[in-house]
Amino acid sequence: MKMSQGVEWAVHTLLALAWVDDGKPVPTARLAASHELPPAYLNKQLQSLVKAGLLESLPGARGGFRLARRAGDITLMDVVTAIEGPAPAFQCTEIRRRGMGASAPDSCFRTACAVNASMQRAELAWRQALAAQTLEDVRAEADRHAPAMAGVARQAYGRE
Amino acid sequence: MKMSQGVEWAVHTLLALAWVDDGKPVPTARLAASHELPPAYLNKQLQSLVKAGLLESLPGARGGFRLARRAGDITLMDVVTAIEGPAPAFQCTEIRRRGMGASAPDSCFRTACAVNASMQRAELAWRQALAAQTLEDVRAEADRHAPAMAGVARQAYGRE
DNA sequence: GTGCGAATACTCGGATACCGCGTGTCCGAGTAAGTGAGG
DNA sequence: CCTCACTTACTCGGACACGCGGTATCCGAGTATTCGCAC
Repeated sequence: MKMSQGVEWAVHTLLALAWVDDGKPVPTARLAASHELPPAYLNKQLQSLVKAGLLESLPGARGGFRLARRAGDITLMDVVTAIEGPAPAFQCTEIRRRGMGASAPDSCFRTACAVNASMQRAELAWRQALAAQTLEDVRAEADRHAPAMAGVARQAYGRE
Repeated sequence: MKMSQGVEWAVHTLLALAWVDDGKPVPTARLAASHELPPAYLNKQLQSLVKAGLLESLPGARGGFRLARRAGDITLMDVVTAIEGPAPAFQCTEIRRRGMGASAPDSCFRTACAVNASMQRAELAWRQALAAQTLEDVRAEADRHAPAMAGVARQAYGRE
């Protein structure tokens, strides 16, 4: 039950791009340097964000990545799904049917597995909590506690 | 972000033990056979449940495992924590301090990382949803939809 | 018949291999910018 | 001076190794049962 490291990188990178805000793309090398991350691996993660429609990539010289939507339209759920994939954390393998379950009447399996249902309810709460928080919200909280960071980010990307 | 298979095994095994209910222990071999699971590996998982105080183990002949508490006092959160460990799924590595963060004033880092805070909020919702559901609740839901399973379980363990 | 002791069979518990997936890296395809010559 | 084609340098994108944690297994320590024997 460990979340991929890429999620943390992705959110921080998206946050930095939200701080820059202008339409100009930022190349992987700068994004990686701004958090001391391995550039090639960060690039791999960013490609997942492009496929998910969170980032736009511009090839060629002066290319790079920029937000594909407004920060308010990107939820943390979007980011987690983009990196981790859409599969639920708890995967029911229907072991209730195996072993002693094989000798139980079919009527026992008309409805979904109760164990799975309980776990999915909890997971739904998690997903809803993630979907309720946008990148804009995260930015607002960061700006409230550390208003200097937005300027630091813009400076790191040569914007001012 | 994939949960260990052992969680599913643990919940189903605890549920089966809740159906048996009498104080007599059930050995690993029977518990494994009742769901067609590898006995040795299931044993490993059950040991985690013993350490967490959810199960009692009785060594020697006619030994085995039995619930250490009432089913109503065992939450799904307890089970997940026992198998997966207490570490949070999202682990903040404070990458905000690295790279461009190093040139930011210390005042930026007085409060917790906003990214981490958001992820932890979502995770808390998940944990609360897990803690709100007890093994007794799962059993009640299973009995409602498949009332025959309790008897099947008792029979599988030679209880009647 | 009864009590005792040793042999026995069964169980948990931790130590030991295996393997898939996340982690990390590299190089090639493609594009925009820059440059120089020609009109 | 302006236009255009070529060169150049830079960027993304996917293909290629590595390492660690979950998966799976085995064997030894310990105990209740059981059997046999002596009284």
